[in-house]
Amino acid sequence: MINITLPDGSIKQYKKGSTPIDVATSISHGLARSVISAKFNDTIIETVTPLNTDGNLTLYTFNDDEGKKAFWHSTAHLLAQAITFYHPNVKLTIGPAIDTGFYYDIDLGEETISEKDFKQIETKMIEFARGKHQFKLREISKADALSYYKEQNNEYKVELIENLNDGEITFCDHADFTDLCRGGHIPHTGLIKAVKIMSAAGAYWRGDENNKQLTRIYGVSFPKQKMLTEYLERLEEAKQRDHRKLGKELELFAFSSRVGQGLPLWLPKGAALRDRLEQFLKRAQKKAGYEMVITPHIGQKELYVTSGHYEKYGEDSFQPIHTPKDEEEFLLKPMNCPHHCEIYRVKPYSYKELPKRFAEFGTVYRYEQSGELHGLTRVRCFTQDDAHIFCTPDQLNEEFKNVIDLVLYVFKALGFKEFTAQISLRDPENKEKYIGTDENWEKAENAIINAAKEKNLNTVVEYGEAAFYGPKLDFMVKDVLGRSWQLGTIQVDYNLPERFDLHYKGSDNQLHRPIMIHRAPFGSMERFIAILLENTGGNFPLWLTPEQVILLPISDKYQKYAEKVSQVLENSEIRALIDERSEKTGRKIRDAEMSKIPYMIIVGENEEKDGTISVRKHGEGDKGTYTIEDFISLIKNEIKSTLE
RNA sequence: GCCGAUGUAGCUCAGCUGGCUAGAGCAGCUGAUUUGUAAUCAGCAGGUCGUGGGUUCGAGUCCCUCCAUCGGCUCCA
Repeated sequence: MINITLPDGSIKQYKKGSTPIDVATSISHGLARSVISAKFNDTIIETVTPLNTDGNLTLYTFNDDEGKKAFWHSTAHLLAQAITFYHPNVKLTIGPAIDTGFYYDIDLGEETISEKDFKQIETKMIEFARGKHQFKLREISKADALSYYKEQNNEYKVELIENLNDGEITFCDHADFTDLCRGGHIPHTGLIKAVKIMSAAGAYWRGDENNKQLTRIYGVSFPKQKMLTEYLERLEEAKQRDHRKLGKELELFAFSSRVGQGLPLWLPKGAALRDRLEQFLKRAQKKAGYEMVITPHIGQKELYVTSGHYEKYGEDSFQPIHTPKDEEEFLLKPMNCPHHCEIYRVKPYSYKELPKRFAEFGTVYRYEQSGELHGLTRVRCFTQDDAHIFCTPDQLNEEFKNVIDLVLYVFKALGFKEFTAQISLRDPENKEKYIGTDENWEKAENAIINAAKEKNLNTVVEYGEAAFYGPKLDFMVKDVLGRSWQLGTIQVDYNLPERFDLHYKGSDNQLHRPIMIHRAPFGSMERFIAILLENTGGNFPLWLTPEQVILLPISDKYQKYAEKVSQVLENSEIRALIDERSEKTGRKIRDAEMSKIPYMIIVGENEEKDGTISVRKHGEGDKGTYTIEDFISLIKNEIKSTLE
């Protein structure tokens, strides 16, 4: 007998060789039917893997992330089976589960698969699924595994197997289909009731653009047809909150192919909103001891050779601007750091004057690859809410933590509750991609790790995500389709101060090297506003929104009174407009609701007589009658509470 | 940059396998209506069907080029 500990802490005895399904059956038949994956002592196992020792067992259903993973990974096998049915000569590579389903990367050779083929593949997958084929994992020797795939001329699987250890290699069989696989499957194909192939895309083998590009087929699957329908409906709803759609509808920004790809045009409402965000941050930065600076949009090529940016990105940037003078070359600035370093160099500093905090809303230009451009989140011209803090080693920790506080303050004021604090370190395998000494990198990385820990930030570590001059603490927020974007960022840099030969006079009367913190709480105005749009669905906080109040006179008899009320609101710095059309009130309300204006004020005979207003709140409905004074304090209080 | 897809009026879309002067709703304009918490009625106007080529008696529809956009990959100072 073996002792199995379940997640609730209870310990039960089972016969040696019992499977997770047996355990589930002993608890309830309902559970046995819905269990699709299991974890034994921190290892994901099959639901039919015999348990031979004491240990902790967790059972998963489709409601658990681990269950979904097994379900979707198993569906990837089914996809591979269906594709090889129609295209027997393709080469399979890998087929993992992802957050939103699964994919399979396939070398199709001369053949192609496009959207027209999806329906046929889905139908075949469901047909195979109905066969209720068990997923059976079997061990295979490295030699046998290699010869199996060499016979198929599948160099991809051969490469994968060559990197595995003999004795740890398994194949998974279901029906007459076999695939190299380490496990993590649902009991049988029959559980898969609904399948949708979402898209086909190119993907480089092993994520390296020097390798061959494979065809990646994305899909999603569910244990019930209804769940698929609901999933697709949710996806459609999410697209309604796409910042590109909302930005157009709310008249915030636009693009023009005549101006150029990735070069956003800010419309009046968008420009005003962006300005309010800048003022908000300027106030917070002033309190935190920052000083505003302004630098040119171009700089001599030499500046970027000094910083190292030219060597790293020169080829892929907007190419130098030439002047009538021979050999004179200027670059559109792709970042503000070199300019700010030069500001630091203007005069000598004593340790007593540090830290210096130079802030600038600096517009930069980067020639992003055309395929990378994406609404306002990835553009070729954007404005960073940039600042560079020059400090002594003693001040670094305190300064870094203060910046974390500033970022958290900004996120809180704008309602970003869901974010990931990502510690972006250099890739230890590819140190040549970074400048500077190991010693400085270690210091910089530890500074970030320690400060994040002291602030009790919940962090994840990503290797290879550092900037070429230093590690970063990145604040990641998801868009409407679940894609993660870097907004706020804080970076520790020992390298640029060296390259620009920056120093300060210490208490020992010697020259010392300052440390530089690069930071941008928004990241860029463009991307921040884009993600804010998607997170709020266009319902901005009251202090930020383009129009705060719209006045709806019942008929044009009450136009004068509406104008009077509007004037009073304007005097209190409340942004109001009047719907002067000769439409019915119902129509005006409908249009105001759709334009997402937070407050509607209806005025007619009753209001004019009593000197009051009728208030309606967006999304909530009639709020009753107010005096103008009470309404103003309502607005003021709401704004105050979100900004505290 | 690469793979796949899309591009018809300001917006959302229709236009079958190529065939008479390219349609609708919303928005716009004009007029009527003077309106009480999510769409008042009528009329008018609006498109070189993304661009440039080609095939054809004939192209919004088929082929190619380029441009832009969308979903991925790679990249992201």
